[in-house]
Amino acid sequence: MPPLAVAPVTNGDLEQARLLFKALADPVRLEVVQALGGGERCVCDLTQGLGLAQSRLSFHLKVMREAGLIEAREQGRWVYYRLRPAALEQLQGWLGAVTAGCAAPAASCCP
Amino acid sequence: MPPLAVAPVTNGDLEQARLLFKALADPVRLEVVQALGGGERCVCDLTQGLGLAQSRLSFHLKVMREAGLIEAREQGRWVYYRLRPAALEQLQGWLGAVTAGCAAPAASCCP
DNA sequence: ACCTTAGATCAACGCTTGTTGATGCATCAA
DNA sequence: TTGATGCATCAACAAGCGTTGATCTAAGGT
Repeated sequence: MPPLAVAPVTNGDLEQARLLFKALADPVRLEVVQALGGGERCVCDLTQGLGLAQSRLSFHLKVMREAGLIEAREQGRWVYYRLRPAALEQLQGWLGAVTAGCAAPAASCCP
Repeated sequence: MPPLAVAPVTNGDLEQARLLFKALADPVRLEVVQALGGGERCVCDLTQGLGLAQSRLSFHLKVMREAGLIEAREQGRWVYYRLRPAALEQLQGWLGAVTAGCAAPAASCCP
């Protein structure tokens, strides 16, 4: 087989994308993302709004933060979280690039 | 807090998106997706091209198939896999919708 | 100075996922 | 029919992930 496909992204990019996808692959985190899709929110707001135990939410926020999906802003006693549009756009871009060529006919593999 | 955000998608859609994101949250599967981004491929082709044990690849293909990310076409002895563009586009759409409103200022939560 | 509240962190447990090697089932060639 | 090949599946194990309740720190209010 010829080089499966010229990698459209570096290994680092791919790993970054993997972290972002993983950060999105959980029901709690997906709900948080939807909530943040309406704008910045503080943690206490999310806790109540989604009906989650505090440490549970905190755990998921950390996963998302470390993946670069969201970022925090501290203000006195409270912490506000918001989505990082750059991250979402990166994924959209990658998905678009992959979709672009996926309709090619099968490379005939074996005799 | 007012209803965190009017859900832009149903619960079923969200669960479907979660499965797709999960199917993308693994290094092996991400490489497979990139390979299929170049067009349809048969399993033997992917096995060699990515240097994976046969049962390992088969496991990941199953995860992706059950998530609706890829689909198979059997031809005699061989099985060809390809991406399902509809799945990729669904994710792009969801990401776009979420990105759209995420720049809203913080809803002041607590006094 | 004391008490309360927001949020992060930790340890322990249980569940889910991924890996490996073996086995099973078709398909094709001889 | 026999043998080889492509792929799916299984059982067993290992590793990673999410939940819970407890503890810790910092910021405010009194």
